[in-house]
Amino acid sequence: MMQKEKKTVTDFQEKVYAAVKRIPQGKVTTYKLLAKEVRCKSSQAVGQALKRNPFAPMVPCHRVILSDLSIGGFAGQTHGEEITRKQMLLKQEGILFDNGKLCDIGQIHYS
DNA sequence: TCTGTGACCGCTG
DNA sequence: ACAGCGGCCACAG
Repeated sequence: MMQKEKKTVTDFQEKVYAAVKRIPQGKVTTYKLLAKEVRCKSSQAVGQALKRNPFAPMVPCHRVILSDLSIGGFAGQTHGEEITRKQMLLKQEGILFDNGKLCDIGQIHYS
């Protein structure tokens, strides 16, 4: 029998985190693509999962960007120094941004 | 149970 | 190129 445990994280979130962890280093993905991985029609729900990301250092949420190839958000902010931090993290992964847009389109991890 | 909100997406003007 | 609007799903209070 399945005892109901009080899970702070829902199955949906686990699915999202699993997909993010699947992203190879030096590559990026978009919320929409990620949503596709979890069979979700809304990428916004995916964004919420990352925002609430309880596995901050465990999940490379900085590898997730907008479908518009823009940097997106980070640390719960859509703009600010934290965003610059995200850009720097990506730079260390070998991913460069140009004027807030992804420079190397070929670095996107397609499903 | 209902409502508001969000690290979004796409179209239209 | 930019701004506005609606739609979409999941979560918190």
